[in-house]
Amino acid sequence: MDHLLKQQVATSKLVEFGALRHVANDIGHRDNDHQENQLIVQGQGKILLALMTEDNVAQKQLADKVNLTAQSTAEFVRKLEKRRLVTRKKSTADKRVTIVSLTALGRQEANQSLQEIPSFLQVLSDEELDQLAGLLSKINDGLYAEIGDADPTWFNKFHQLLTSHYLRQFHAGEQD
Amino acid sequence: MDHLLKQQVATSKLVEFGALRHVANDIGHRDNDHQENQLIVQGQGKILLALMTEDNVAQKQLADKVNLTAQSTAEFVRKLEKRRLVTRKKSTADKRVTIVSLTALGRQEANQSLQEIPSFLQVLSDEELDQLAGLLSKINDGLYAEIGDADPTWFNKFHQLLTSHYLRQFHAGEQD
DNA sequence: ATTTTTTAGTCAGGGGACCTGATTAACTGA
DNA sequence: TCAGTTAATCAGGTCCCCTGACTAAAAAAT
Repeated sequence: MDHLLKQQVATSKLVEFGALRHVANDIGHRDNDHQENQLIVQGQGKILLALMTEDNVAQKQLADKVNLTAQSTAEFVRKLEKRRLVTRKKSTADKRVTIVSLTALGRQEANQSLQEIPSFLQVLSDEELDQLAGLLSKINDGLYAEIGDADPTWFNKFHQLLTSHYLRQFHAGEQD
Repeated sequence: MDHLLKQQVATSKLVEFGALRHVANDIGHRDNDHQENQLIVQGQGKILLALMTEDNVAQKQLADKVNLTAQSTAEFVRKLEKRRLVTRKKSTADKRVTIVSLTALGRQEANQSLQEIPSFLQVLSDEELDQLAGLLSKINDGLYAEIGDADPTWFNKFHQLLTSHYLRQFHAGEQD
């Protein structure tokens, strides 16, 4: 009973957080022209991240990885191509497949977007950041289990990308 | 320096969480037909929630509250009307304004969507839920400050709605 | 070796969340 | 009363995503 209440309170905070982050986000956008929504991993961004874990992939593989339809994937890849962040070329081995690759610019862009630390985390102390990371780890693990269906390898790679990305630059031995 | 690292780790967890929640969410959707995305407070849902804090409002007030343009608001209100969740009627006092009201169904729907506890919170213990709620409170407060620009009254009301909603059903005296 | 089936991708079209710009109808104030 | 604000609408556009229909190429089956 008390547990339920606590769950509900946490839920409400989460809902609130979602709403706040949303408006805070586009307040920022109104100033600076067209900056990436960091931390919103979807659409073109999702594709870009997926390519970071494995480059030169068939469009279809990409679609499977990120759990989008072939059509949506095609759309986003095309948009990324227009922005010169990826290239598309037909495979010679199998003339049906299109191979998608990151350009230098694309790689840079992706790295950069991972770099940004959302401003709202700046109110937290070291201990609080640890707490948050710990809680999110637990939640994420639960979600990984819940997913299963979707290609787990991509998410594992994604996970590694994310963590390794940050740890690479330091040589701290801490892990969870 | 160490602080930065902690921030980055937390960021990565957050990004990961976003991606996971996203796919976990639409895995659920593939089974059950068209269920609400709980906890995604935007578009029509945002309007619905806003009406919970104050009903029978002019469309313009609504737009101000939720920080959307009049046009977007009109669009969502229309969609909600088609779903029979709200009604629109011209004000007699001022013939320009359209008054939006929740229907019984709309109110029910909104309550229901607030009720749902995301499955991923079920992996957390009581203490962890408390921790999470605490952290989110702090983050949210920071975001409130960051926003400022947007109508703060709506967010206060929203905040109250959210918390009161959960606490109403019990008569526990706990607050944070 | 030819037919059938599967597979990778494309086009067309649509829905939801937003936005800017232009226009109309009604209210308000000088 | 005439000009200027205000509430709303229409038109059109972008981004994220999906379903359905279809082609071309490869793989499997006959």
